[in-house]
Amino acid sequence: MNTTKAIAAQAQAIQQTETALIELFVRLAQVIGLQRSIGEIYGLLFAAVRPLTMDELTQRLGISKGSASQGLRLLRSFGAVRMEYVPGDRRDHYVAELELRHLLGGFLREKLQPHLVWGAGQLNEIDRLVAALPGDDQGLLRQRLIRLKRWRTRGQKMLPMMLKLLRV
Amino acid sequence: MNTTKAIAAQAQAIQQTETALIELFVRLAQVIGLQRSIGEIYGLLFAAVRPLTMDELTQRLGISKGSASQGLRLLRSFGAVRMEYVPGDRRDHYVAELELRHLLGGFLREKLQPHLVWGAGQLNEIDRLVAALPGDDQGLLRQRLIRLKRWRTRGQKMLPMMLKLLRV
DNA sequence: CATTTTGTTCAATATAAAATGAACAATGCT
DNA sequence: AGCATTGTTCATTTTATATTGAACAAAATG
Repeated sequence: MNTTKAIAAQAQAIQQTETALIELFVRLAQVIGLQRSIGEIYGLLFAAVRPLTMDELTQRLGISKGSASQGLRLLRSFGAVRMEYVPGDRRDHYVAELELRHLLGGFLREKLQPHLVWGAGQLNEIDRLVAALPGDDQGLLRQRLIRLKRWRTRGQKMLPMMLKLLRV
Repeated sequence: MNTTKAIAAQAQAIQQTETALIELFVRLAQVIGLQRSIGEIYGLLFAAVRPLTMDELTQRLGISKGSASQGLRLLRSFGAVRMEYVPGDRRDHYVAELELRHLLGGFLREKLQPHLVWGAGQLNEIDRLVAALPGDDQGLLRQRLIRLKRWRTRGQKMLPMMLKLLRV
């Protein structure tokens, strides 16, 4: 039974699944501080059963060429998306890498790690400054710095732990 | 030797230490998606050797009463800051809770957890939608959904793990 | 090799988020 | 009670961020 009606119903089901997956990845993007458009692109690619062109992405998501181009570049740099060759078509076709670790690992590497590195340096700087403090204040601040340093250590431990959990 | 010059030098050292600590917490706020002003407030309180009033915060950070009031409310809701009674002064005085776990735990609870909960629900919804998909697509999508569900599990494990690491 | 197609870049624009400050409420003081 | 001080709220303004789209470059087509 493949009536027009049945086909329409299936098309709607596909549509709804896409929408729900896009929504999921848009929120994930939000959580890790990436643009909504990047969530949309990855979501649609994740839901797609075949490689999509940039043109299809802009059309179906209603985003501009610029957004699509930049978004895809970032996703490729993360390794979350790759280009797939399609014979007889010179346009680039994109597919999602299904392992989420690419997406999350890219985020950890590019967004989180730099801050941790900077923080370590800043703590040394603060150390130096506290040494020049008047004696009574100095004791108090030294105690607090010790706490901060414990957190630097924890942060440095947490990142590899998360990366390990992601098997990156 | 407590010449005017020496006192001025110490005042500068205090100033620099404050600035460096504020900068540190501003970046931490940035990483976890909190407003810069909240980082500034916590940073200054962390650097302060005595409780500060809201007025002192607005003055020294150059932020408005509104920002200070709202920022302090959030920090209190996280348990990252508490009010301390100062005899003979009816203004509220604030001190930083030095355990960073309050700040980070508050963030995990209020910003991250809700998304994880929503995501779990959304995955069930997607499950339902995939069941209505045409057979050939359905197999493919089911495979992908399995991956996503694995990540839900991981996410749910990671949160308690981080909370434990924070001893919250 | 002129033309079309495809993809990128970046200044301009639109959107979202945070900060402001005036109006208000609550509290303490004389 | 009347006044002064302190703290909160929220509509408006400011600032920061993301998106757009026109101009450009690169590559394929016929």
